[in-house]
Amino acid sequence: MSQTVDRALSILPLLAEGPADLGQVAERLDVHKSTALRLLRTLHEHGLVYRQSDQRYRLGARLFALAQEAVENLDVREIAHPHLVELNAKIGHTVHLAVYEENEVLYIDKVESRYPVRMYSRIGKPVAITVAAVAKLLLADLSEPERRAVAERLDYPMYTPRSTPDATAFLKELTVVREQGWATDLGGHEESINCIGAPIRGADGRVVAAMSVSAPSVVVTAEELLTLLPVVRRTADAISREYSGNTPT
Amino acid sequence: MSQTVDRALSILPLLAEGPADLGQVAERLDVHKSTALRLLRTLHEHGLVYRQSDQRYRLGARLFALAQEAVENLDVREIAHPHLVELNAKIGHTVHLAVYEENEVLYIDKVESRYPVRMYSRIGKPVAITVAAVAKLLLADLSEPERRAVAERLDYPMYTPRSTPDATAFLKELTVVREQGWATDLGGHEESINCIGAPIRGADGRVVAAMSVSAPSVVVTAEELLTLLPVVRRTADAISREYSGNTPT
DNA sequence: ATGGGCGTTGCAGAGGATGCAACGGGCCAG
DNA sequence: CTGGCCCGTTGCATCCTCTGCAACGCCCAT
Repeated sequence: MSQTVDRALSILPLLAEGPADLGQVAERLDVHKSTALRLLRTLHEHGLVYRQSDQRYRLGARLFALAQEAVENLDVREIAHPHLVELNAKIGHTVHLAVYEENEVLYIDKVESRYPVRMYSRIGKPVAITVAAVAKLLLADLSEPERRAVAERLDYPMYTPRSTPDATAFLKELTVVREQGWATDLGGHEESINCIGAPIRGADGRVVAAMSVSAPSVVVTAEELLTLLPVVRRTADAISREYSGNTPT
Repeated sequence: MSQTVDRALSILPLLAEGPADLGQVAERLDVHKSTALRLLRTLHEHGLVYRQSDQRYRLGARLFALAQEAVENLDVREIAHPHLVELNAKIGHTVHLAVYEENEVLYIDKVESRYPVRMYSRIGKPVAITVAAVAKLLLADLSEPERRAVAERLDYPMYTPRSTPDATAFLKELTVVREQGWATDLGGHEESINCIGAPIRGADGRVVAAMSVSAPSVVVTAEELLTLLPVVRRTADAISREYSGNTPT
């Protein structure tokens, strides 16, 4: 809608690919160098881009702070976190929390027991939307036409032979998930990883987030993982209750 | 430099404080509602702001993805990480990695052994720049006039009685750190937490990052922590060597 | 019903963004 | 050492695009 801002913001994903110099930015934006320079300067003033010692630009530090504060405004996460930690302590597997936003499903929290992984390897990263249990849960709650629209728009990469192959299969899966109130991902993303997930609902019954438990099949079989379903659902329900209760702040 | 972009970007920190509606944004920017609307729309198209169900705007999900990719471009972090993990395995305490950028010092990695903390509670967050060991290390490497300029500009919150009280004390501390090549924070941020840190240098000898080890004083006394200094410095030096060696890629 | 609040749209005018051309500094090769 | 090249930077005139206004429509509360 606003050309200048649009151009400026287009620089960010561009720099996300890696550092670039003025000429490269100008070329990619298809504008004159002097224009690119002014845009970059403005971004720089706001800390969104940083000029490294070789004069090339890369994404800046303020982005962290903003992403940070963005996540802190998500009150679901705040309420859910202690529950996730508790569940993790109980069953030992990795626990994820995810939300749906603007055609993307993304993890907003993760609790991992075994070893301290670099958490940012997942947090904030869009999930494999066609196969992840949390994605199925979040999309299943959309209205039928919305589900259809999203399903048609997606790609269906075959991460493994058990990945969701196409829109038809995906929509069918969403219907199942919608009715049973929980979801699985049995080796659909990575051959040896299974997940089970449950939805977190707001006071109006709509799904506001989804949580999942993941475990490698070498540790627990899919059947064993499914025995955890009750406790996972109980946790999700507890979060739902607390979230609904707190809503009228 | 570019008014339109400048205004648009000013919306982000504003929304970081919490969700806001169109009128509030327009007022804070001191522009007409229609102008604010167009700016918000553009930000929205780029996923930087999200319009929640009550029509108010808040920071959007794409910010995660960007911050995510930003951190992945920091090659110091990549090189340092395995070393930090190794050190953590050896001594068991929390290990931090931080860089200086645009008048801010911020953590870009953290390895915590005991329990899986919410990593993003620290990663990306600006550190207590007047007291943290890593901050001292990074600032100590600036030129004298730069140090002075930064020191004057800072606030000196007294987190504890042992916090750095003012610019004079801070500059003196920086001189010490600069000469000895390592730094401490003994209860300067939180009464019961001590840290020791060492600098990571690039091929040109300049400090590109700093690492630190933190431990609660109830577990190890400050004196005991200081006995770890050699191994911390060795780790930092190992990272420096690898970083310098890899630089001519 | 009716008024107020809020978001939205179309438009004309003006202010700002754009691209051009020229400058300057660093770097490499001759 | 010197020339030339590349890249970032600056000032400026032109034109585009952003801006603020006013009017509309919608929803909610009175």
